[in-house]
Amino acid sequence: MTDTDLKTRIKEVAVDHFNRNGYYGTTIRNIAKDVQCSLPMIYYYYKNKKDLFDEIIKKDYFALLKRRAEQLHADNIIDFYTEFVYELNNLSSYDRKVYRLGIKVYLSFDGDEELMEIMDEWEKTLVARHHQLVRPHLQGADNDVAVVRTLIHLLENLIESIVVKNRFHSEEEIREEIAIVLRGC
Amino acid sequence: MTDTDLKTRIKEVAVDHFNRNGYYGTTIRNIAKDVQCSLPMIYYYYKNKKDLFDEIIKKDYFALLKRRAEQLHADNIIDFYTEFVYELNNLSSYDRKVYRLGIKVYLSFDGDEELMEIMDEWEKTLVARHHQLVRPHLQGADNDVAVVRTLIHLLENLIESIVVKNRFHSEEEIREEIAIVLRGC
DNA sequence: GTATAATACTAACGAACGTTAGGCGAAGGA
DNA sequence: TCCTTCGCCTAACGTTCGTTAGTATTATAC
Repeated sequence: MTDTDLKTRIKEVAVDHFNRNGYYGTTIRNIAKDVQCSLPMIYYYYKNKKDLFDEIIKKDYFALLKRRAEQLHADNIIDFYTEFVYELNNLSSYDRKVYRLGIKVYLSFDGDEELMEIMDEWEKTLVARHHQLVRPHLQGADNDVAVVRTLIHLLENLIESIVVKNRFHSEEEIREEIAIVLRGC
Repeated sequence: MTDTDLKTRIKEVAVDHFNRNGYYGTTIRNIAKDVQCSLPMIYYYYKNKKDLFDEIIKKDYFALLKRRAEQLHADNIIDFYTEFVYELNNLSSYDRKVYRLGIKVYLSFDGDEELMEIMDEWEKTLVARHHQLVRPHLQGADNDVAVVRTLIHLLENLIESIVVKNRFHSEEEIREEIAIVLRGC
């Protein structure tokens, strides 16, 4: 096993533990036990516990968000959002845990102020992007701002249901709900 | 200060700490410090840490949900849900923290399996109640099941935004969004 | 072959944790 | 008046925590 291999395995186990027990409920000892390595090896690859947690959010979580944003390619707006949500069902086990941990931090249920601020910044750019995407399809509607707001609320809750509560939603279900909000299109 | 007074103060501080730092991040010592009482006093009123946490969820959280469900009285369906969500802005500081902690458990970000099961039971009765309330107003619609589902997703996310993320939503904002989903009414 | 760096370990540090033993003073009924 | 109960405390129990000092093993470079 190479060094990077062990470093990756440590992070995989850490994501699992942080998810299950939170930052304070996770111990370096338990991570080491599950990785089947000695305790100081974790300090060999990561400065400390906080550094390990932060790297998961700052690197892996945002890399996942960016990767997902890039691989979209539907031209119809309802198809676009349907695919965006439905593809969450096919997330790898690791990605799903990273996503879940990210949402936990986004809701300030874990992590610190610094991470929260990064999340807020991302959210702002995301809301702006949704407006750009949807509003051209809602020309003439007097409540277009409210529609985008409603859509974002729906999307957030669908994402949470799949990623956090681990529930399955079929493609038709998702499309139906998005179509209800975007009925004007 | 009477005995019940101290017991209440302990729980108030505990709610605050559990909210801010989670179950494992909260220590009996820090609670005692904020309450300005000695450490064993907490064991005088509560069996142990888990007992204190469980009582907040089992008693206070569900009492809050029931209280909110009872005091509703709008006859128009859109007014009804608008009021239901908007009134969250006027929650007392303590109730808001209890609600937030409840949502944290509901999303299995804290607490244990037992509490989660109680939450799941409540959710089932809630979903059934929403169907009963909304479907009479959607007679003839072929997608009534999807509309109720969409409405629940919207409500959940609005509640989360107010209670968890501590954001303000005006009555008009809320009414606008609910009306978009219930456009058929 | 020998020095250097990277990878891994055992063992321990001090601090903080949940919890409890045991005692103190005031209040109230006998 | 004595004795029990209640509300409250100081002090400590044993355990676990994050973290590090110090050392062994291996691979690479010269």
